[in-house]
Amino acid sequence: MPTRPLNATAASLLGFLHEGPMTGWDLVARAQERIGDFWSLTRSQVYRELAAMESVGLVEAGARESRDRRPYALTETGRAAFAEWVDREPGPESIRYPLLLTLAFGSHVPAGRMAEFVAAHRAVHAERLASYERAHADLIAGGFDPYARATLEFGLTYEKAVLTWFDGLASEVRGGRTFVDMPPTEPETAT
Amino acid sequence: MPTRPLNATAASLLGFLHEGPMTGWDLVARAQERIGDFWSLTRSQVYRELAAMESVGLVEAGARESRDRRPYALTETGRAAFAEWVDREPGPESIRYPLLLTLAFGSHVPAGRMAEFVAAHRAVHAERLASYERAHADLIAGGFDPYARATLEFGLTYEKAVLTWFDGLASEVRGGRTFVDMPPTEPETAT
DNA sequence: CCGCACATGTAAGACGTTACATGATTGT
DNA sequence: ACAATCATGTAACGTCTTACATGTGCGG
Repeated sequence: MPTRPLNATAASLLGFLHEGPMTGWDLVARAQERIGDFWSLTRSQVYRELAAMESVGLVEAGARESRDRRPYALTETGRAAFAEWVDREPGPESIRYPLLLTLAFGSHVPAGRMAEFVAAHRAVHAERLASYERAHADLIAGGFDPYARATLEFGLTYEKAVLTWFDGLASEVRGGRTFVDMPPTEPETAT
Repeated sequence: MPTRPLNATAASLLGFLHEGPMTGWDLVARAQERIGDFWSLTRSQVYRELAAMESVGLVEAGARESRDRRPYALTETGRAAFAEWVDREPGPESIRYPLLLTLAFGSHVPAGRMAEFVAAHRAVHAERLASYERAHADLIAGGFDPYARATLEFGLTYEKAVLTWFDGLASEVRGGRTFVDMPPTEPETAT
């Protein structure tokens, strides 16, 4: 039975396991920190994928340790499956942005409300940009992995672009006056 | 029974139905063209949501027409449900970009392969930008809806940013030489 | 009369989220 | 002693995708 191709979430777990055996908990943490910005996953999913992958021999569960920790290790089969996955054309990206949906139906949104939404979302992006900028500084300081850098720079570029977009929004959309007090067009304060 | 809050996909259907009764088929087409770039949905989903919404009275199915066309119309309840939905804080956006995942595990990707992936994805984005630019020209020409314009401009900004990112990728990542022949940094040809 | 675009739907499964249940260890 | 954090897992459900099945009407 030629087990159907890995899904990206499972594959990423195998990817992390190349760095050594890890528990589900550890994997969640690592995934959150390393790919969380463009690939989300939950605890539930992780435990499920690990169990599934164990049953087909892609990973091997070790003995339970102290707090019931159960480390999983990559098997040779798992390594091969990962290699195959990583060699495949990555699928198209998908963005799902509820704010844009609301905006698309903007003519049905009560006056002022859209301005609130926009302001709130802008703030989130501003903060995210700032945090990326901090991370970037750290990364550069640490003399680093070009791959981590590339993904981080994607985030940086993306957040900057989104902020630019927010600041260019027509006043009909943004609302003449926002509720949250916030200077109108200051680019970003980071580091 | 206080029917649990609408999901965004169903809500968008109600949104379109404000423009008049439509069949599932029509809704798919309209959604694809108007929100498809940031909110995907499939035929299956649409027919299912319509059936579900009919059963709780948010829409009303009309008599079958020629090719079995079955138009759905918004009810007052549906209108109210939509109004409530659109007045709620839109959730956070999510990006899922498999290329970034592959990139994050770039050290496991065979040499040259990454360059291929990157080139292919860059081409997709370049084309998308071009198509947005065409749409933008049309929109401006037609003297238009600020909401449609705002969402389109999001796409424009996003695609430009992504291309910028592609062109700034370190050579370790992009590969010195790509397979597909393509001038290295030309910004975009549109219209 | 044939092929294509139109049109609706079902079924099954993959994927993702949320809520719940349970307990061990560490630090205070 | 107690709270916080670590750690695993199940159950239930919601959402999305893919494949299949079926038939209509139009244009050449």
